[in-house]
Amino acid sequence: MTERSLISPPAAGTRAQLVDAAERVLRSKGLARATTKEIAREAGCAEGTLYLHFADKLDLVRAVHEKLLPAFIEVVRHLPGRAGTRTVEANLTELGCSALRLYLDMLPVGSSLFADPELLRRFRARLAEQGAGPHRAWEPVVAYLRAEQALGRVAADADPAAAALLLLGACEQLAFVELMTGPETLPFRDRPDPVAVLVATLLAGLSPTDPSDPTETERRP
Amino acid sequence: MTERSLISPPAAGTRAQLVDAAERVLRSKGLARATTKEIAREAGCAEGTLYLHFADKLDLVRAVHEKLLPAFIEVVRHLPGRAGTRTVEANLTELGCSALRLYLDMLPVGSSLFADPELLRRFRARLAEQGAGPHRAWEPVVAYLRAEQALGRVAADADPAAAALLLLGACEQLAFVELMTGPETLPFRDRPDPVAVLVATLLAGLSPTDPSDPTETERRP
Amino acid sequence: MTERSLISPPAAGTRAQLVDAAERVLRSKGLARATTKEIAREAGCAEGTLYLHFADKLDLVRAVHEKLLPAFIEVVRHLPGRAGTRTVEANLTELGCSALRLYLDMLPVGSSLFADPELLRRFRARLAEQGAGPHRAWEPVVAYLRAEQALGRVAADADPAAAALLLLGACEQLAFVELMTGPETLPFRDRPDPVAVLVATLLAGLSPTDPSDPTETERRP
Amino acid sequence: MTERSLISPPAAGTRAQLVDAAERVLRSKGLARATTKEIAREAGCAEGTLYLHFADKLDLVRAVHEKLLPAFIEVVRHLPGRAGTRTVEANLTELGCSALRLYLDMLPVGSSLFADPELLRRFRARLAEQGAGPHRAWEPVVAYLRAEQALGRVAADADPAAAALLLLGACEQLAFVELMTGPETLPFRDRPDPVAVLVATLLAGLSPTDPSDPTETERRP
DNA sequence: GATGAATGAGACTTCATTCAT
DNA sequence: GATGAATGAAGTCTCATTCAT
Repeated sequence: MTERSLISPPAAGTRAQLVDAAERVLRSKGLARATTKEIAREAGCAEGTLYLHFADKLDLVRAVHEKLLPAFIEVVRHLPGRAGTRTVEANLTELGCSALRLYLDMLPVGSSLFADPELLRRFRARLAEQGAGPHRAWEPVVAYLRAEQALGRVAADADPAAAALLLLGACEQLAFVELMTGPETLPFRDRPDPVAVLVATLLAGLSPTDPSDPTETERRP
Repeated sequence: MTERSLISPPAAGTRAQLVDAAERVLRSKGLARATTKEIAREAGCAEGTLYLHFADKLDLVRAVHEKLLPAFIEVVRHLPGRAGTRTVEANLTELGCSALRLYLDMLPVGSSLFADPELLRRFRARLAEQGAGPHRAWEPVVAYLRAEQALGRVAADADPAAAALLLLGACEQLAFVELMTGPETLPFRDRPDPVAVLVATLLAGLSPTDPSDPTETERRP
Repeated sequence: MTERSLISPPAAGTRAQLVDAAERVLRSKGLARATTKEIAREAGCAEGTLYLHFADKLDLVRAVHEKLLPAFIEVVRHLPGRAGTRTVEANLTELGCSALRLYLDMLPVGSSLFADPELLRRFRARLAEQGAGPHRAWEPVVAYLRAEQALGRVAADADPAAAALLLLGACEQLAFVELMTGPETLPFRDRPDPVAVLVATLLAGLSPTDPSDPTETERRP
Repeated sequence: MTERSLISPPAAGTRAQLVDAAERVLRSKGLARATTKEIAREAGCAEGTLYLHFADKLDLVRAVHEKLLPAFIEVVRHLPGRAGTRTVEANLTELGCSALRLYLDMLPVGSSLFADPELLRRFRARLAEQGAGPHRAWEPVVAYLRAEQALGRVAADADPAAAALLLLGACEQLAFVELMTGPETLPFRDRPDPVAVLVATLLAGLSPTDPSDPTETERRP
């Protein structure tokens, strides 16, 4: 491993290399088959080195999970600035597509949180002490929708948080199902652009719009 | 084990007992800590007995996963018959609430699919040979929405599959996030009834109604 | 297993079927992989049945070994009667070929005696109480050679037991080596008839004949 | 294990210690009862250490078998140099005695090859890739006999390979039978020096030497 | 006598972790 | 800080044996 420094700069820091390696192994092998030996090999360092940077294997895995939320936030970061540009539909579709891609990437890693309660416990403890949480990823979406509401491009009485949850949740489930059934069997994704359909449906709503329909007056009493 | 038959009926069948025991252990301990020893103890049989009924531990876990989809289907089974009764909102809210409860129960177990690629591989193979798939759970929802469309209680041009995905996906994400952040920190569920808000948002849609329409200003006072 | 009696007669006796089955499994799988489950299946009976006829698995294996010596004796049984017929060389070559065939068959089974000291211990105890032993197989060979000595076709001062040991031992080693190196790599057996060469060498001896003896120069033209 | 280095030198290398320990256990307990736990204890290391040096238990056993052939070769190594010294009889008797001792030692270990076909398969594969084989042990014997032939101390027309096989085979069978029947019951070895009798018989041959014997002229037409 | 589901001791093996270098 | 051989607890799985039917 001495020659490694001649090839790729060790400047990245062994710790970061370990986290990256762990993420790769977690993604390809799953938590159950992610061994310290393989993570170390992937990181290009010795197995013992892992314990200079992390208390134990679970702490390394937790560090991987901590990188997930920022990645999500990155996707929605520029969204509020988009308010008023293009169309709401285009902006939300782009968001949905990015989210779908991200979910496909991260569900395999994120799911491992539930494969070990101790891992989940530590992850929650860390969230708590950082005041972080998944809503961090929603905030920009909510902010964007509020901005569009101010611009009149989104119904003023719509609930931005619920809308974000509907869109992102649908994308997550799309990813979840694709991962579960395999890339061949796509129960919904055989549409030209599934995300576009989701966005269109969310924008239009399900309620029949005919104002002359008498049942409509009691729609929401 | 002679007395066992005096206490609990062995009628359930050792195999079913093992699947049930595995589900309980999987839920409480996670895949990473679900040992054959504990599963056998929970099932009230010897460890070796497990291997009379399943090829290996992973096959038992797969059998647990196979029980999950039917449970989902059970929830939506009676939904199509509800078309035309009560209100669409009430029906969808009830569906969402049931789904949310189910997701909270099953995500910890279902997620373990991604903790081991071999487990996922076998699960997919099984789905393939059964012709099953997660769309089975959507079908009744889609059927319900179509029925409501026929009754004019849902917009004729709405996409039922997309709508189902939006609602169920949001519920899944609600569950996912609650499980991740812990029961105390609910980023969205501090609302009186989060599911109701989701349904309302989905029904109304995000698009602003024609501002020239005067009735619109009072739609939701 | 009820129908089995309709197909093959159970008359053979379950016990004998078990011994035969054990021998087949021992030969194909080796002691290390000869499980009671497979032996029972091969014998066409239930696993538990084995214990009605044998104290334990090792006793069944011992019974297999007890069948081996008789098989050897069968080969040499008619040998003494051959004295004076054909040529000594022909008779010994036929013996050697039969022995070689037998060793190839039985070494894999016989060797397993040494894979478990307890098995060997029981086998010896059984030999002792029967007064049997491997010399039983030599006796007819020795008797034959003695008869040939009486006929003047074998040197009077040759040691029949040593001669038997030399011939049978060489055949055993031939078999041993062939089994070890595989059927392709035959270090000695590439000769047209290895056994014939062995017999010829044994008959002629290694000592140079007296060079002053003129008849000697033509011994083998 | 810190103190171990104070007692016995670790210089031997853990791998070699494991092979030696495995050989001892194999010899005393047989393959069927040679557990990794006991081998590790015998080697003075942890059970897991075994798997740092060998793929699995069978690979360790194979390594033991690989030590056997060299040991044989060691015995015959100096034989060719003996040509012309002492008497052929003395040299062959010494060879036979060494071989007998070695066979008594190694048959229990070597036989285990046949107790597991997988073990045999791997052993053969290894032989093949090394170009080795049991003939390696015969070569020096054959070379010795050829040298003696050149010196006129062994019949020029004798087959050296057959002669080696006859002598070594007889010694092997002597060992085999002694191991089978136990140290008390020696069917042939009750002679003062069984190996000497074998050598004498091999040297003299079985053919009657009386040239005046008319039957003799047709011995090998 | 026959069955075969159940048993459970114990086998082989893995892998997170340590520590002398 | 880095290493990696060694550790040993704990895991999965096998299989000879039993026993109620």
